[in-house]
Amino acid sequence: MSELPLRKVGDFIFGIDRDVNRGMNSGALIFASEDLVQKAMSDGSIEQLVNVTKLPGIVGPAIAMPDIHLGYGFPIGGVAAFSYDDGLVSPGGVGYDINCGVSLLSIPITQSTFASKRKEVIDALFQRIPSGVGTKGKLDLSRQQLASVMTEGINWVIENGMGDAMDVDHTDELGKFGEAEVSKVSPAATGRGMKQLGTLGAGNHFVEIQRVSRVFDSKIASAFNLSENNITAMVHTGSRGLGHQVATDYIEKLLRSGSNQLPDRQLVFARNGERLFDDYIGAMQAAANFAFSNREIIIDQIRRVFAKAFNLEYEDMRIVYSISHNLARVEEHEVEGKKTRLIVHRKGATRAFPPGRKENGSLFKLTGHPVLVPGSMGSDSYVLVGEKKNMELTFGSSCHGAGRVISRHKAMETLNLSRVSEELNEKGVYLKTASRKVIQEEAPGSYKQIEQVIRSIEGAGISRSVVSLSPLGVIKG
DNA sequence: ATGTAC
Repeated sequence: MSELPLRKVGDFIFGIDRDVNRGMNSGALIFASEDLVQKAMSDGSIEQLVNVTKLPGIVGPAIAMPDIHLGYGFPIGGVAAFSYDDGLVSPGGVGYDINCGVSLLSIPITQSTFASKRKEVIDALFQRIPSGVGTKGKLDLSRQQLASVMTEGINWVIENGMGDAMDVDHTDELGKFGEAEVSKVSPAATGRGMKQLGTLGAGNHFVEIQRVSRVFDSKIASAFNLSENNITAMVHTGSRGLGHQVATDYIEKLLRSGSNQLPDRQLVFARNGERLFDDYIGAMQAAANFAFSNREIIIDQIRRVFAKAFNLEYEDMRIVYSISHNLARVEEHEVEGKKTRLIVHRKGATRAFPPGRKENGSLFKLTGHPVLVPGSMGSDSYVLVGEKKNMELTFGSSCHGAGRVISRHKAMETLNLSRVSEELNEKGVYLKTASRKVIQEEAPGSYKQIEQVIRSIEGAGISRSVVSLSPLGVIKG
């Protein structure tokens, strides 16, 4: 491919114009600093973004967030909207970890109280929350129970004593997609899910205990139940083997059906009107409900550990929000002055609806809902809130994390295990991992600097910071 | 990300 004609179109905004000679059906927009856009140009992810513009039925530009990097077909850190009526859904635009996302719990103790029991609490979390590749959970559900989880989402978890009724309003989509179709999930996927509910997984998935280190907007911070030096717990995980199997199953089915003309076979899709379109959406929503429930159960374990260690009431530990960053969703957006139904694919990108959107939980209709952005291991995380402007610019989306800069393989080759461990120790972060290699693979040096990502997002006017969170301890697969 | 390979 000849060099892509990137041009600056605004502060922290770059564009690639539609070029029919390249087969593009729309342009592309990249929200990033000069430095981050150069990183994206060199790793091949912008080329992936341009491939997405070649798909039929795309509406508006293909969008890249500053944390963009290479993914399966679609880049991670990308947003692409398609017409609902004559558009498509693509499993690669959702990702293998369906409804991967982040939950944040506010715990009403201060840093100094936590410090006295830090090691004991982190060790207890590591002991109670199964972590690592292929790990089984303690629940071991029947097929019938798993079907309820996939249909009812966190409502099932709460009814079974592992959550608080108030959590529903603080979970994206109220913790349940209504068109989940259990019958569209294969027996192989179901079998993996039965053993894995309530498990963390591996790679970049984690539970982190943090303190609120800086408050940028005290009014919204207090509405979100966050104040300086108060303790938070952040969970990053998704739909585990179940979602992975759903993605594998449908990508395979779509490739076998083989009717699409594709710029890259990893972009394989189903058009609205085809059987696999409805089947995939039903299965994706079932996996999404599993992922919401998985995070809710891990939050329950965290609440139990803290209730015991600090003599707290379960209900005093409030979920700030539980957000999704790997989904395709049917939403209404204004397109050229007309309300239009779209399927918005966000892969490694979060929804960040500003105040006023009906989808937001009741509190968040006033404030906009929280955008949870974890930094790399050992660096700060951020809570942001969507700005009105992002409805026009990004279909109401924001970034999802720091974004990798070097591959897992390269991290193992170039980073030194003991040096990374020492650096985390010096920063005052207590780390427990199920495997050793994850320390290098997920080292801060494998990722972009979160501050650069946040500066880009704020500079482009998509979202603004509410608080930063600094890590005190972390458990990982 | 993932019972890290069909």
